[in-house]
Amino acid sequence: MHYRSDRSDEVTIFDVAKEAGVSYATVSRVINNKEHVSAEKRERVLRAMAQLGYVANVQARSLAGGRTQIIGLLVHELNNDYIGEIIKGIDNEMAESHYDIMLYTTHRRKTKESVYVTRLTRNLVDGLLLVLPRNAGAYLETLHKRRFPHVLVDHEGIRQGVSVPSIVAENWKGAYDATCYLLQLGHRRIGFITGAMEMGCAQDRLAGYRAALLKHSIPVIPELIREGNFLQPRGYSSAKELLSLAEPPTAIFASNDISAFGVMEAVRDQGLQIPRDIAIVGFDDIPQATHVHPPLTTVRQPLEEMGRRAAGLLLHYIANPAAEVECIELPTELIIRESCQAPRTPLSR
Amino acid sequence: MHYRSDRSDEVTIFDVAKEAGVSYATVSRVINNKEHVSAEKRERVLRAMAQLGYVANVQARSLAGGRTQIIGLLVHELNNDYIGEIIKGIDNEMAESHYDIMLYTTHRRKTKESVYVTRLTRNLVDGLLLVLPRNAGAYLETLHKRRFPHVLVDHEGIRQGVSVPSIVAENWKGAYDATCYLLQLGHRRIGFITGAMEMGCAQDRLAGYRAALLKHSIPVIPELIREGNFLQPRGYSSAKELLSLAEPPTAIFASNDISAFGVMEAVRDQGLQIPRDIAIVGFDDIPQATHVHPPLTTVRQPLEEMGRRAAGLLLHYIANPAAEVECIELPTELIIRESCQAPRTPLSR
DNA sequence: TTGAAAGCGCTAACAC
DNA sequence: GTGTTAGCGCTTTCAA
Repeated sequence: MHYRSDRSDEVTIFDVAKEAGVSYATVSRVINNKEHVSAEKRERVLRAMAQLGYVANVQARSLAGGRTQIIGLLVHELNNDYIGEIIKGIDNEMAESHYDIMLYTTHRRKTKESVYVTRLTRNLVDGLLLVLPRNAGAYLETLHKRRFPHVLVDHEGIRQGVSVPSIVAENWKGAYDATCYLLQLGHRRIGFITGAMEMGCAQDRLAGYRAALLKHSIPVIPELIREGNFLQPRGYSSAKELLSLAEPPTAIFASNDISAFGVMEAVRDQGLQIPRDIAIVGFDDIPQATHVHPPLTTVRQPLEEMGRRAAGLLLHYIANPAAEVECIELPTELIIRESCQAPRTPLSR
Repeated sequence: MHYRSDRSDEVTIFDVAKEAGVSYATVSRVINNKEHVSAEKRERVLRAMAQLGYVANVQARSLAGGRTQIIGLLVHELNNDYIGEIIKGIDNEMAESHYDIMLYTTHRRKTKESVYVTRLTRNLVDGLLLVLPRNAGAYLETLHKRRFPHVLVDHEGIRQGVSVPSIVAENWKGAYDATCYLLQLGHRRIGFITGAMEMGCAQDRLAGYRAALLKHSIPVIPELIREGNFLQPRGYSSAKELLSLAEPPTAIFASNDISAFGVMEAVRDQGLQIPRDIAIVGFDDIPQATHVHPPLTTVRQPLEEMGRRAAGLLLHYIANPAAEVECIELPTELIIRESCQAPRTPLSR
C-alpha cells in the first residue's frame, strides 16, 4: 500500500522500480551499490534510472540513515586569496567524490562558530572542515565524543594535550627560514609584524622569527615586534610605527602577505624604495604576491594542497570513523622574489 | 561497516513534547510559529526546547514538506575580492533570516552549472542565487516553469525576451561615465580591454565606452580595443600589445579592476609612470583598488549591496512565489583616485 | 537474490 | 486550541 508523490513531477525510486519491474528495495540496493542484486536486474534498474532522469532526494536518504553527501565548511570570510586557494583545494577534492559543500562564514564572530557546529552536526552534513577556527575549544570535545568526522585546517591539532585531526603548514620553519634569509643578506634590525595572536599559526611564526635571531646571536628587540591581525590596514599602521622609530629596521617581516602589502604601502608613503631602502618579506604566497610591485619575497604555504589534503582526510574519516587521528604538517618554502636586498649601510655586528 | 553519528542522544520533538506535557503536533506549531497555541503551552514548549537543547532536523522538516532554510549559491571561483564582496552581502542578509548557504563553485565549467541546478532544486534548497551565470539559458526555463525561486546576480535579466529576476549594476552608464572622464581630461586615444564577452556585463561596458566616444565625435579605433577575460594576466598581455602600437593610447580603460592591475604591471614593466605617462581606469572598485599604487580610479559597483539585494529578493520570492519578476539595476559611480591625469602632450583633434 | 514492511523526524490535514 | 494520523523518499532489517 504505497502512495505516489503528489508533490510534482519528481521521480522517486518507486517510479524507477515500476519502470524496471522490480521492488523499490532492489532499486535502493542498486543506488547504493550493494551486493545481492542479479546483474540482469541491476542493468534494468540502471536503465530505468537513466531513462527517467532519477535524482536521489538527499534529505530522504539522510533521514533514513544514509549519508547526505554534504560536508560543512566553516571559514571566517571569503574576500581574500588565502581562503580562496584553500577552498579551491577542498572543492576540487570534494567534487571528485561527489560531495557538496555547505558554507558557513563566521565573520570572525566566535559565538557563531559553535552555533553553526551544533546545527551542522545534526545530520545535515557527513563531516566538518574548520578553516582557522578561533573557538575550537568550545566544540572539539563534543565532536570527538560523538565521533563526528572533522578536520581542522591551519590550526595546530592539539586540544588539551590530545591531538585533533588537522592540516597545517610548517609555520615555525617558514618564519625561521625567512628570518635567516634576511640575516644572511646582512640585516640586523628586522621588524616583525605578528598575525592575530590567538591563532596558533601566528604564535608559531613569531617563534620562528625569534629562534632565527637567537640562533644568530642577534638580540630580540621588543620595539621591533608589533602585534598585527593579518589585515592590510594594520600592516600599514604597524609599518608606520616601525619606520618612525629612532633607529628604524632595515627589513620588515610581516606574518602574512596581506599585511606585507600594507607595509609596502606605508614604505612608499614615506618616500622609501623597496628593496633599496628596506627589505620586505611576507607569508602565504597568495597569487597576488606575484603581482605587486616589486614582486614579494614570501614564505609559500601550499594552500591549495592544504585544502585538498584536508578534504581527503575528512573523506577518509567519513568512510572509516575508527581511523587514527592524523595531524599532517605540510612543508613551507621560501620564495625569493624582488622585495629584498642587502641593507645599504652595512651594520657592524 | 556503515557509520552514523550516534543518533540516540539527539532530542526530537517527541522529547520536547513529553517534557512539556503536550502532543508533538503542538510542539511543531510552536516551532513554526503557527497560530492556535495557547500562550501557556507555547511557553512550556519553549522552555522545554531550551532545556533539552532542541535543534530541528532539517531533512525531516524538508521531507515533510517544510522549508529547508537553505539557499543554493552558484559562483565561478572564490579567490577574488569581487565575489567575496558579493557573498558578504548575501551572507549578511541570509544570516539575519536564519538561512544557510549551500555553495557550488563551477570553476568556469558551464556544464557543472546545469548539473548543480538540477541537484539543488531537488528540494535541497528553498531558492537559488546565481552569480554571473554563463550557461543560464540551459535551466532558466525550467526554473521558471517549476516556479522555483531564483535570482541572477550581475547578469542581465533577459531570457529570450522574457525578464528574469535579477540584480545588476549600471554597466553601460559606468563605462560611459569613465570614458567621458578620460575624454574630459584630454585623452583622445583610449585603449579598452574588454571582459569575457559572453557575459552581458562585458558587452554593456564595451557599449558604454563606444557610446561615449561617439558622443564626443571621437572615432572608435578597433586596434585600441582588446578582448580580455577579466583576469590579471590577460590585462597584462593586452596592455603590452596596446603599448607596443605605433601610436599607443594615452589612457587605458580596463573592464575590471583585476585586469587593470595587469595593465599597471605592464605599464611599469615598460618603464612608464602612472599617471604621468598613461592614465588607467578600472571597473568594480574592489577593496584592493585602494591599496595599489597609485590608488586606482575606477567605476564602483555596489558589490556588497548587490549581494544583499539579491538575497533579499530571493527571500521575497521564497515567501511569496507568485511575486512579480523584478530586475533591479543599481547605480554605479566613478571613483576618482590617482591613476589618471591629462595626457602630457595634448593631442590635436 | 528478492520483496515487504518498519521507521527516520517532521508538517499538515483533519478530527475532536 | 489541541491531539491524531497519514505520509514525505529513502535505508535497512527480516522473511521468503
